[in-house]
Amino acid sequence: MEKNLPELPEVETVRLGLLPALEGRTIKDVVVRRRDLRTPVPENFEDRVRNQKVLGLSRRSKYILISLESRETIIVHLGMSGRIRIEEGNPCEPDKHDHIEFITDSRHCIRFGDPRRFGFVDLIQAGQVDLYPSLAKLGPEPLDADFVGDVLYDRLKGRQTTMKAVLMDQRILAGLGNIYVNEALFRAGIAPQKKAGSLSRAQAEKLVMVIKDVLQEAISAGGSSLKDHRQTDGELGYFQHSFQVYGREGEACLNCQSEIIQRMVQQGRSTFYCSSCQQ
DNA sequence: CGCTCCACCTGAACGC
DNA sequence: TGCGTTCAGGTGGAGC
Repeated sequence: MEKNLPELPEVETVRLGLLPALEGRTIKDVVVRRRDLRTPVPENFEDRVRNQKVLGLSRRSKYILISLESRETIIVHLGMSGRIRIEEGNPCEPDKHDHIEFITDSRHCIRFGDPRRFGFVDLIQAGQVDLYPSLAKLGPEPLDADFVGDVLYDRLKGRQTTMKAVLMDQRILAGLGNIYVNEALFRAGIAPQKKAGSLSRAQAEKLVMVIKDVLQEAISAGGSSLKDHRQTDGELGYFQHSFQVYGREGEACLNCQSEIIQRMVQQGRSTFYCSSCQQ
C-alpha cells in the first residue's frame, strides 16, 4: 500500500470530495495563515472570495478550478504535499501546515495544507482560465474521449527523447506524474528508455488505452476510499492504492513472474520497470 | 525549439 | 538518542 502523491486521479478525488461541501454553497469566511506558497496568495484574496457563492468545481490536469458567482475562479494546485481536509461542526485547531481555510454557510471548514509549499492557491478572471500560465501550455486531457492513439502518436513523432520523459512532460500529455507514467509503461509493455519517436501507431494505441485504464481505476479506488476517509479525518486525496511496478524494485515482475523489477534514474526521477516485459 | 538539469521545500527514512 | 545525509517528486526556469 502506498500513499499516492497528487497526480490526476488524486486531484480528481479531491474535487469529488469537495463537491458536496462547496457546490452551491456560499463561502462565508476565509482565513489565510501563510501567503508564501509557491506563488503568493493574492493580497486581496479574502475580500474577493468572502460571501461568494460557488457555482461549480472542475479540473484541468492536476489543477482544481472553483468558479465563483463573481466571475472569478479559484485555482488550487496541491504541488507534492498539498492536502485538503473537510471538517463539519466544531472546528478544531489548524495544524502547523494548514495555510488557508474556507468556512461555508453549511458550516463546513475546508482546510488547505501543504508542508513543502510547492502548491499554490490563486484567483483569476473566469474568462482568463485557459490563458493562465500554468494551464496555457498543457497537452490534452488523457481521459477525454478524443484523446486516442493517433493523437499521442502525432505528438511523439520525431522526438529524440525517451518515453519516460515525454509522458512526464505536461505539454505533451497533461496529468500524469512519476507513478502513473511508470504504471502505464509497464502495462503497455514499453521500455521507459525507448525513443519516443520510434513508437509505432499500434503501441501508441495500446499506451493510450492503458493510460485511461490506470487513471480510471485509480479514480475509482479514490472514490471508494472517499467514504471511509470522510467518516474519519476528513482528509481528501491520499488514498491507499497498490501499484504493479512503482516502488517494487527487487520484487518479482507481476506479469512474467520471473524477472526482477529494476530501478533506474531518468531526469532525476526513479523509474521502475521489467527489462523483459518492457521493450 | 528540443532537451537536460536543477532549485524550490520539508518530513520521513536511514546510517552511524 | 541524536545528528547528519539522502530521498521523495510537480513545476518552471536556466543553460546548452
